[in-house]
Amino acid sequence: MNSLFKALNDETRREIVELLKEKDMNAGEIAERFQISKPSISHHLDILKQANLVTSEKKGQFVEYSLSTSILEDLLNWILTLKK
Amino acid sequence: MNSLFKALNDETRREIVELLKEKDMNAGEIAERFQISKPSISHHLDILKQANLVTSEKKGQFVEYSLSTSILEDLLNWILTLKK
DNA sequence: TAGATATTTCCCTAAACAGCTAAATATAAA
DNA sequence: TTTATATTTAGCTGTTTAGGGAAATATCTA
Repeated sequence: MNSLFKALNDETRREIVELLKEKDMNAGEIAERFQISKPSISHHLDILKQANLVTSEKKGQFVEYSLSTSILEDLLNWILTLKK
Repeated sequence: MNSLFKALNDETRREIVELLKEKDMNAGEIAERFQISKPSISHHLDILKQANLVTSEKKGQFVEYSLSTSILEDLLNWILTLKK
């Protein structure tokens, strides 16, 4: 859960996740949406991957990123137990 | 949402929340459960308060903390929209 | 093969953060 | 009113983190 909370504890990463909810995007397309350098976006994507919130697939010279929501099941359950 | 994710992005604070799920506790009782100094626990409690995850009430010389789960509704909804 | 494009890795900086001790504040009890 | 107890505030320190630019890597195209 640590890496998941860490990944979500950043506005830019949460916005990336929301973008990927709409459609898969490659790293460059994602970076275009922010006024942040590509290396920084690449680092954010890596943190999201470590949390299993996104997956990536190389497509030629591009790297396509997809949202993966299965890990959110754990988070959902954790929250629900708090609400009893 | 920022302060909420920030509050949850720490193992100690998540454990405090889980403790308070069982019963209300004062600051000293909470601190006893951890091998961390009281001032540090006090700071964690403050961050949880800022996120509206806990409330506090002065009872004589003690300060009793309670879990407040209403803010989790927002988090739950955010997660659910990601899962579509 | 050489040049262009896409992405990541490396290394740096400034800010945020978790932890500590000591001191301040507030209430209770002697 | 003095002393003890509970909690917070203030100030310090080492670590983590988000951001940037430059360079490395990988693929594509001429």
